[in-house]
Amino acid sequence: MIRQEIIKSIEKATGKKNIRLERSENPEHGDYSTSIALKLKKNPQEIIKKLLSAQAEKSPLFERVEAAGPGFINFYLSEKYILKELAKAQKDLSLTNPAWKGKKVAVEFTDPNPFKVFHIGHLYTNTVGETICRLLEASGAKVKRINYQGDVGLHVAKAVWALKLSYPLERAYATGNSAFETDPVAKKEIEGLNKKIYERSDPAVNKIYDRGRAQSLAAFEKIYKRLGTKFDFYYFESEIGKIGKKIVEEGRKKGVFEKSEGAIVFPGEKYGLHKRVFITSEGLPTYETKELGLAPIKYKGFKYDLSIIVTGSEIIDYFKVLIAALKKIYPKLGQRTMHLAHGMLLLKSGKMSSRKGNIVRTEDLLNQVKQMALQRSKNEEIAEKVALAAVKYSLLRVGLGKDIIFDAVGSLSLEGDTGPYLQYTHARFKSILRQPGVELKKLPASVKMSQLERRLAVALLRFAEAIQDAASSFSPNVLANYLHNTAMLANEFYHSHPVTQEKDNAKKQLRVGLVKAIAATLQKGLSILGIFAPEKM
RNA sequence: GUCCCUAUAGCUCAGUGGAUAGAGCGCCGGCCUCCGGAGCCGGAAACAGAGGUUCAAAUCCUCUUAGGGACACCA
Repeated sequence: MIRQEIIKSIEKATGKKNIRLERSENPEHGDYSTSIALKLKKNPQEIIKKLLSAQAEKSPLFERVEAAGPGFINFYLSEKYILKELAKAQKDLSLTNPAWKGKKVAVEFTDPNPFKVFHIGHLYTNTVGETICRLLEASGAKVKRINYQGDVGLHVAKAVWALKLSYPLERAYATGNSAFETDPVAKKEIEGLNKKIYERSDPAVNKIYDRGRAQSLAAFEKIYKRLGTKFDFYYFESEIGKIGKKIVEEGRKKGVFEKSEGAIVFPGEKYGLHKRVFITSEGLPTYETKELGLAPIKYKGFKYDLSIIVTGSEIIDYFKVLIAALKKIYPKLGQRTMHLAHGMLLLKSGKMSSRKGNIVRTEDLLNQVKQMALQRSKNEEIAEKVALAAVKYSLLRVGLGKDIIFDAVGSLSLEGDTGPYLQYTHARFKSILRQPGVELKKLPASVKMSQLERRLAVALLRFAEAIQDAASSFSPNVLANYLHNTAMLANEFYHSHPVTQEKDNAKKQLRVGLVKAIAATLQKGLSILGIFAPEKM
């Protein structure tokens, strides 16, 4: 990585560690810059002198290093070095990062509830989770994907209640839910069903339940396939609940949990959090207990160094309590567990809720965007890939902390800062490579580059840094933004630097090399975002 | 009421304490005898407010305002 090399050379020259190196926004400020001289209150010239004298004579890293502004040091990479690195990148785009190499990471995400709709909130969690997995895998980690599904609980009882009255599965939960809220008789029945389902005590109920569950899981599986996620482990609350309950009961003996008003609670207020119920006065485990029980089971299946759980931000506080409790019971697992929250997907009409009936189903959204794509491409398969790209990218380009507002489902664009723009850019550069006479024989060791060619080359070489930054901060948007910026530069290059017509052989070879690197970078970068880059579209 | 998150252009978003705050959509004006116009070039347009820390603040701290979320038997 270029950044690493520069940092090393500054560390040598200053004797300081943890140097901060910035990439320059303005080309006049070089390719990279540092304010280390300001921080150390040293004369930048001294540092520069040491830096340059340590530099290798043959193929030097820097063309020049200058002091500028109030005390910045700006680094201008040498063309020779850029060309050398560009040649390396042609062969190998490997991005392994020592921080992640060989690390085992369990990522739990998606977590839809059987019997309920797979809505765009699940889609968001799935998209983020899958990208986190791919980012870490690209960095050298061993990743296992985990899906934890709530196949017991009140929501299930509501659905089964409606299924008993022969409502179709798609409408069962909503029907049961409104009956629960408006009809006291139904409410009683549903509560009774809930217990029966936990205990599996009624064969007739079991039959309805089992069929509905299987049907629901099969429908989810179809969606995962469409989205491109394959889970390694599936866990179900019906299995984990009991284990969690046992853990809580044992924890109670150790004083981790307390009895309060008939329920068993974790006294979060002792840790600056709030009190939460882990086992209800009915003796049923809550979500907290189910998640608590899952930790050791996950570990049994995969000895992780880090366990990430991806969910929406509305349950941040639950996880604070949960992780605090986990640390009390299994300190090692608690230390290794991390909750990664993303913002909520809001419609212009407000928060999605099955009660209000303004849930957007994932399939409906994808199909609608696909229809838009079909107006341009006619090819089914491509339209599907374009639709997925548009939807996924729109979710990934935004920082994780913020809510995303979908003002109207059909408002997703296929132009501008979008997934299809990146796909298009990739396809168009691929098409250059199909032109007669376009072939990379050897990248010249030295050639005069235009300013744009230089900027583009440096941007392409920064790919590994973008992956590293995105992975270390668990921020897919860092990679998405990098790809967009690079694609913009690439398109600018496309319009001003023809390849086939270039007469000068060295220049032509440089351009072919750039074209290949653009296509490879976009293809690889998009694949980490879970987006397929077609050759033609 | 308590805790957490958010506030950047008309709209949707970028912006690891650093130099002239970047994009997309929308709006206005250009570009197809030339490798793919899902594209390119140009234009107008923004850091919620007030203090503070710092050589340097959209970024850190405090307060105010506005929006969202969570606050024990749902997840």
